[in-house]
Amino acid sequence: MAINKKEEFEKQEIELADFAKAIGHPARIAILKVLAKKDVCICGEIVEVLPLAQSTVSQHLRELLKVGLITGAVDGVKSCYCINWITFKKFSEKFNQFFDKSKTLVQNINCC
Amino acid sequence: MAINKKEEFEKQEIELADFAKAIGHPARIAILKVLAKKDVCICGEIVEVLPLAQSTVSQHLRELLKVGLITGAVDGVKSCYCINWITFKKFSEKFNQFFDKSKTLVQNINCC
DNA sequence: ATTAATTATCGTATATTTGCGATATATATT
DNA sequence: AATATATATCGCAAATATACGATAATTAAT
Repeated sequence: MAINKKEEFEKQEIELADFAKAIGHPARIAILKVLAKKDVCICGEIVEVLPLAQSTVSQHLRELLKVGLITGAVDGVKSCYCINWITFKKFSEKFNQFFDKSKTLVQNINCC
Repeated sequence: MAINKKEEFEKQEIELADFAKAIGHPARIAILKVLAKKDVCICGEIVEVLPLAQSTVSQHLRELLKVGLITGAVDGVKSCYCINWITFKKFSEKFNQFFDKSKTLVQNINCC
């Protein structure tokens, strides 16, 4: 049991879900928040503002990298990260495309 | 080890993460998609379009209910569900508020 | 009151995620 | 070359999520 049925869904659905999953953790939200605050890359300093061990933060960074929400580059002994706004926009558009009714409708016209 | 450090984060961060997590699964995206297609509640018929067992679909529905992305009501022997556009809009706004730079910036001006 | 139909919940197995310490890797400095 | 510093990776334990079958609960129809 508990075989992964992920591939049974549509590609678009999986893609959108993967994005959402990537930002579906407070630590990763916090990381993105820190990166979004500045317009330039952040080299180091990310670990310090999070209540997590260095290795754990590194793991979260890797997950954000995986879906392309951030980019990373090595600068000497430090690693620099910054938000990839392009991917971010793509996600935002995908999201709105799926659920574009949320813009116009402000009230449920349903039975429940 | 592996104690949950969720509560160490800001309330806003947790809230946003919970929303994202809720839509962070293709099955739940698919459910929302089905509900978004129609303007009225859907009573039954959700299980049929998903490649999952009835009990699993029920679990996913419960998670969407938990964060308020859908509403549910019993109608006779059937259960009706529909999207809660209000919550949906709230999530969308929260998301854009956090990362509102993604609208204006289309290119990274960073080092990486 | 029984029966049928639909959905929810429970129990359980497996998969994945989270988190840490220890260690490896890479670069800068001495 | 040796050392210091910063980050990544590995290995592991615990927590959470996923998925199902079995069963309970609820309502409609007979």
